[in-house]
Amino acid sequence: MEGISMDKGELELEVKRVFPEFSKPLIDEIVEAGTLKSVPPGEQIMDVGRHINEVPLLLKGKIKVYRPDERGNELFLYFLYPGDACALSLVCSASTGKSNVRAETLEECTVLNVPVKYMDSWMRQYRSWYYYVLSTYRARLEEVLKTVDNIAFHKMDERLMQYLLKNQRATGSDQLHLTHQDIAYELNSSREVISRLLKKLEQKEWIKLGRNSIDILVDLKEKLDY
Amino acid sequence: MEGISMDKGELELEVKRVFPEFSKPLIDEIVEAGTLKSVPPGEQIMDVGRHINEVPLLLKGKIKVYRPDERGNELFLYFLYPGDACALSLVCSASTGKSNVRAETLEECTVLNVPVKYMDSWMRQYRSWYYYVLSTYRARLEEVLKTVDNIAFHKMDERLMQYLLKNQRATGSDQLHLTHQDIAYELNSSREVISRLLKKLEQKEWIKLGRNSIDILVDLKEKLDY
DNA sequence: CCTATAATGTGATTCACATCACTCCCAATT
DNA sequence: AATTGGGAGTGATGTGAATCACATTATAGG
Repeated sequence: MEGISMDKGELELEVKRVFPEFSKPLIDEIVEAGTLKSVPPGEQIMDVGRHINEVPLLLKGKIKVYRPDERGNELFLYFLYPGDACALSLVCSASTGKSNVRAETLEECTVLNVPVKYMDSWMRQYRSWYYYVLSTYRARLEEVLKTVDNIAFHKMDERLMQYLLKNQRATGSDQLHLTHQDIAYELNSSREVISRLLKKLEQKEWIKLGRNSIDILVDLKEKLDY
Repeated sequence: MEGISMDKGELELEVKRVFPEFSKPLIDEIVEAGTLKSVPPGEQIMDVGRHINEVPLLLKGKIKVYRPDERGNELFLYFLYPGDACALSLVCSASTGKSNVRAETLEECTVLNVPVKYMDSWMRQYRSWYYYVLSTYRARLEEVLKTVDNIAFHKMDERLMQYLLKNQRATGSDQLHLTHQDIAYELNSSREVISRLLKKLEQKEWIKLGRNSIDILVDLKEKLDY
């Protein structure tokens, strides 16, 4: 992680662009209190049990949030995009101060770190911050519940399609650069199973497989329809 | 659902007893704004997609919160006890206003319903309410994440033991009055599977099975140790 | 006391996945 | 051009769990 220099006015515009719902005085405070950081891809910016003393607002890049277990398995939960904050930090900071998930940058990310000490007063002072925090939190919980649904009620083929869909949206591209092994880790499955299921999807001509790449040919969302 | 009559002073004491972290002025407001209700067992007090216009504070009884899917399956998430509020209501009311879980009373419950319109100002005005809401929310999310862990990383026998443990704590008794079918529903499994697994636990002499009852003979928590 | 019904026990079968043990293929390096 | 290593394909086999089809209890109500 390293600092970036950016003109205050420039930063203000950037924050306003990415977080359009924030009020002017709130943005001023954020710009004043925050530290701008650039984080290279593959960096762990949050871990289970780690103390949270800064809340990261994501300006650029993509972050993967997942849940690890004791034996090194990991389970993908959701992505964070520009305009998202690590919602858990927001609430954790107010109670135990510990994280319960792990987060990792997937690209070069620009984050604006705000010390947690401001949280309390901002919540009281800025209505737009208050609503942002609550609705962010709600959205994350909704995603986690969807994950629960997926694991509990759906089979691996459906979960795989959901995963491809999320990645399609995450990258904004129909060509995904993932190995079968990558996917297997995230869905807590095994490479062979994922390979076979992908093959089935290819046979249906919904996707096209290549080395290190998966081309999505149709609207997978339609094929899932539930 | 029907109203109960209770003397204001009496109610105040009761709220103070169950929610000891609340400040005096907050309790006064709660008592003033809330409507006391008695809910018989088996009542649905919250459903997916239903609009939330009151936040229920649980004074007495036990509530089961679970996640249903499109095909009528349901998955147990957690219990609510006296001193809990439906945490989701708290946040949902501030954003979409819709619930994403279903909740059902398990016993005769006494709840104090507070209109959501007070939420915003209380959050700003009462520090004890603010912390209560956030820590409640965090605790719920933690439970949901544990559920995710359980489903994703653990086999049915372990999940069953976790479930028995939770029920043991929920009832405060070593004798659980549950049918195998009940358990199967909640774990999204089938009766036969649960029966067989319970039998295994009985063979290990960790539990004793009876008709409509399961006696827990040992500390299941120890047996799980993870 | 005698059913009717709910609760439980059990075997057989099927299915989804995990795991193992390979082979094949491609691309970058030497 | 030959080597090597990571990615991918594939069959055989094992296992947890769902499902089906019954057989057994046990208990509340007539």
